[in-house]
Amino acid sequence: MTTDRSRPTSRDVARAAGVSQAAVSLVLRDKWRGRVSPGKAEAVRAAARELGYRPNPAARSLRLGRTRTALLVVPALTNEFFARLHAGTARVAAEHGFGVVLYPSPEGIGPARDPFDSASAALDGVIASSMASEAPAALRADGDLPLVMLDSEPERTQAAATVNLDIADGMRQVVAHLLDLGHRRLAHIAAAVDSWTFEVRARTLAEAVRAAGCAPPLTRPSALTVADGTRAALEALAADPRPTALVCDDDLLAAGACKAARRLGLRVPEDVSVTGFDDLSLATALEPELTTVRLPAEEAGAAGMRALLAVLGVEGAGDRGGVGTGGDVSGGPAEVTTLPVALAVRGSTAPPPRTPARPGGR
Amino acid sequence: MTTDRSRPTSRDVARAAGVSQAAVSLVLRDKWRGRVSPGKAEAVRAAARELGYRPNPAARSLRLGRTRTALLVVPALTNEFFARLHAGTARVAAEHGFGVVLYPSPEGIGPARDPFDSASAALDGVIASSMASEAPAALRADGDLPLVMLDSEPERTQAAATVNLDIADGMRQVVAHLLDLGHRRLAHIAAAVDSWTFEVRARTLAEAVRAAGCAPPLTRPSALTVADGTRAALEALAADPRPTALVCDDDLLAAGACKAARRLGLRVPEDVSVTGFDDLSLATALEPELTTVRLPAEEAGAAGMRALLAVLGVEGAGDRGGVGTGGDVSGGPAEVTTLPVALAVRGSTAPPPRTPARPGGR
DNA sequence: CTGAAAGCGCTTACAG
DNA sequence: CTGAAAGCGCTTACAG
Repeated sequence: MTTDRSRPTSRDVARAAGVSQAAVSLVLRDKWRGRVSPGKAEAVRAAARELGYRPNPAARSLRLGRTRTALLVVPALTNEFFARLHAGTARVAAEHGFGVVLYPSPEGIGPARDPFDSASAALDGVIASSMASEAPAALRADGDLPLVMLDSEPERTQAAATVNLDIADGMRQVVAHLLDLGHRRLAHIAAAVDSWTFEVRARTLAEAVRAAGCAPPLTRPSALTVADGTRAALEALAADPRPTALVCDDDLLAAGACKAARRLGLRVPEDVSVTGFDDLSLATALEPELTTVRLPAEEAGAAGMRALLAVLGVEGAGDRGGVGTGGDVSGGPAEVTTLPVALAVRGSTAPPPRTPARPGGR
Repeated sequence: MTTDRSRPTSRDVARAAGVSQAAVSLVLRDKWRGRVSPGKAEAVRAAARELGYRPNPAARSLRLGRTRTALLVVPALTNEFFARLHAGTARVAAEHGFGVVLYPSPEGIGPARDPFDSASAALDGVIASSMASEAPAALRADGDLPLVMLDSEPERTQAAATVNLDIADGMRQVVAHLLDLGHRRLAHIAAAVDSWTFEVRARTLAEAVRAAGCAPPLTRPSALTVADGTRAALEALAADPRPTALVCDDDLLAAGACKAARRLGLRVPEDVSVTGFDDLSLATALEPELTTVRLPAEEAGAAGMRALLAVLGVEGAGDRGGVGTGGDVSGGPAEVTTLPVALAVRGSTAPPPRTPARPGGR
């Protein structure tokens, strides 16, 4: 009855069910009501099941002009934050039959050089996270694909939607926590990365400290590695008077700050407090465990994919409270979703020492 | 001249260059020598460049029956080891115009339930890493796609190729290092994960210890988290006589072991040595830094993708020393590549204490 | 309610 | 060396 070759096609299913190829498509896409008799519909489903039929995605893409594939652009996947982001994105995508292709952008983003490097051209949309300030412009080179930005400047909006984490609130919680403990001399171990998310951290820290009437924080930029965080923290701790708390842009930097403190014979948190950002698994692997801001990375990825699906008009996506607004994005400013964050208070923060020891110099 | 609609097609390029559509394809696929005159070839290239032509991948896939997409199946991408593996895979894939789709398999692997959940059906091959012993069988459900296994039992071979890390050698190096330092009572904090890679670690540790004439290692299984590693290590350190070294299957577990030791008032490495496996960034974020086995995850991913490309007969792939063996895999046992690993000796190991303190009990 | 046809954009035999 | 045609498998108007 069936030729035993490779994958069955809709033609094979049609033959097995005794219907036309068109009927197979209508039934399996659930568009058959009033167009195919219930009996034939059931026959199609049975035949499809028995043959193990799965539609050829290439053929469908060609016909529909859509690929059910989204591109996720992140700075680096080896960072656990982005791995979590991806997990959320991929989960929601899978729920809607979408695939996610990753583009870890080491530095610049541009169109493919060779015209045949086009595996990535088969896209319905792009989700980009934590990009450098001017990166979105480059992303537009990829045609007129719908773009959703994550953790990025909301104004700079070629994006159809933006999903942000409440970074500013997180930083304010860090500062409030440290001020509550009695700290007055904060230093900032700042990620030396040109992106909106780190700009916000720096600006918010400075504002919050100023609002409290304290001296501006000593700032030391650092690459996003433990080793460079250690170096930057060593410099910060060499200042006179020495800061009593190191506010770090990231848990990796906080780990480096802890190493720096111990290298100078200072105890964390008794002699110096350290805070992180992200709440990676690293935060609770360290000792003492890090006081840090938990960022809901997976939720952000999921929300970003939902926003993209809504822009694409994919059914069942973007339902917020039952108000069917799928695809309603033409005109008007792009919508911005901001996810709340929470401070996780752990062992790396404590009141400042009563009589701070003076550093060796001068 | 050109209609200003969406993307240009090969037809548009043909019109602009004054040639047939077929000539465009031949030129851009570099199969034109002796079939198209050099002048026309150049005209095609110029027109393609000017129009920004990029071939439609869906059309190409439909025609060729191949998609230039590989599936990477890993247990969890939030583990840095697999993130690195992915980076290597994606890099090599991109060099050959391939895309990589990720399948983080929380548990089981099976065919899509719904026939229209078929985004993942557009695949040329599968790379699966560190699977449970019986998982490959399930993978075959996906049709007759070429399969490359990473970090997996080489015998169980439905796989066209296997790329392994020399896990056994790594474990032997750990044991030799600890024996050299004078340790005789080792405990094993073992990952409670049913996979070949952890079986090998357990077996090799037991063998190496026996070969040295020591008592069999006390073994405590643990989930692959810092918290559970702490619990397991607390149990191991409660034994009498107490082990002087904790051999951990993973850096996360080693971090947990360090926390357990300190919770008991024991210093690492003075009172107890701890070793890890993987050399994640966590290994040098901790203090003391972990002695651990560096696994070349990115290289493994890259080698796996190269092996898959060779099986697929993709030109330029799989060149090993210039012997063009691409695609030469029919018959014979699947080939196994084993990548060397290296012990990174750092601060978490030292000679055992002279007079080991007895634990409280009894 | 059902069937036959067109066409998405590409690549590859096949005639000239 | 060049051109016209077939066909990959699907979905969607369009006639009956």
